[in-house]
Amino acid sequence: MASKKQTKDPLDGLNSYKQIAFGHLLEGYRALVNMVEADLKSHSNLGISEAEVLIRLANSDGYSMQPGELAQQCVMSPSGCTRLLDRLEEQELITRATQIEDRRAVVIKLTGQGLETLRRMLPAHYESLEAHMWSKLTADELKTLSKLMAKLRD
Amino acid sequence: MASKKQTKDPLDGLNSYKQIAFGHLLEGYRALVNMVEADLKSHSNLGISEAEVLIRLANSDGYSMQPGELAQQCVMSPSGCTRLLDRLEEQELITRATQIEDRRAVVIKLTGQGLETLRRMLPAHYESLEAHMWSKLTADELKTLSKLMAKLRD
DNA sequence: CTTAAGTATTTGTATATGCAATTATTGTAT
DNA sequence: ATACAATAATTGCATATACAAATACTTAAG
Repeated sequence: MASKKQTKDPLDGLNSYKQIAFGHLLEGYRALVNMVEADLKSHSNLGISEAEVLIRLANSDGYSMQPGELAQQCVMSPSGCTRLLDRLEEQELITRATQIEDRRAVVIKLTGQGLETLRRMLPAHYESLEAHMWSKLTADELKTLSKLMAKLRD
Repeated sequence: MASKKQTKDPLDGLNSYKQIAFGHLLEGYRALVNMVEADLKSHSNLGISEAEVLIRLANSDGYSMQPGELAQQCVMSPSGCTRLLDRLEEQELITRATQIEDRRAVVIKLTGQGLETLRRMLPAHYESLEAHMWSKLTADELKTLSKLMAKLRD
C-alpha cells in the first residue's frame, strides 16, 4: 500500500549529531539555569536576570549604565529591562536618574544597598555555579564551551 | 591603625574565565534561541517548545507519549506542559486520551495534521538551525558542544 | 526656525510559564 | 476491606517577558 517516496522525509535523519547538539544545548541550558536560579532564590529574592544586571552594574564605570546598554548585554528586550529595573528600584538596589546631556536617556546606578546585597549574595551564587557548572567540566572544557558559545552569540 | 581587610571581596576576580564561560553560555543561548524562534514563528504559529514537543512525538513509539515524559524531556514543569498541550490540542496537532490501564495518565498522540504541519515546517527550521548554529561551528566543535552540554544537564 | 526623522525609555496588553493546591486514580499496609 | 500514601495531570494565581504603541527628547534638513 505504501508508495515509496523518493523525496527525503524531513523526519528521517532526525537524530543526526547536529540535531542532538541543539537538543543537548536546550536541555543542558535549561537544567543549569533552573538549578542556579533555584539556589539564587533560596539565598535572596533575586532571579538570574536581576543578579546579572547587578553584576554588570558593579563592574561598570561609576556603577552606572543605561537601560539600553543593559538590555543589549543581557540579551533582553528594552521593555523587559524596564520592568526588571522597576523591580530593582522597588527594592532600592538601583536608582534611576535622567541624564543631563541627553534627557531621553536614563542613568541606572547601583546603590550602596545594591552593592551590599550583591556582596552578600555572590559567594553563594558562585558556589552554586561551582556545583552545577564549573566543577562538572575541566578548565579546558570550560574555556572551550565559552569559546563555542561566544561564536554562536556573534 | 585601620585594619587591613584580608577577606577577599567577592567582586574581585569577577572576570575569571569561569564567570565568563557562564556569561557566554547565557548570551549565546539567548541569542540563538531568539533567532531560531523568530524564524520558526515567521514560518508557522509554533514556538520552540511546541516544535520540540511535536518532534519528540514524531519520534516516539506510536507517535504518542505521556505529558510527564514530555515535561521531563523538554525540561519544563508539568503545568507548563499542560498548557502547551492545550495550545497544540486547540490547533488539532495532538489529541489527548486517558489511558485504559492507568486512568490517571493521559496519552498524547500526534494527529495526521500534526505530522503534516511538522513535515511542512521542519525544513525551514533546519535551515534556521543551519544558519544560526550548525554553520557557525565545525562538526568537531558541534560534537564537543553537545558533549559538554550533556555533562551539564546530567 | 520649523518640521521631520531618529533615539531612549516607558506603558498597554498579551502570553508563556512556574508554584502550590486540587482532582482523580492507583498501590499498599494493616 | 479501608484508610493512607503515592502518582498523573490539571487548575488558580502570580509573575516575567515580549511586541507594538506611546512619550519625551534630540538631531538633521530645508
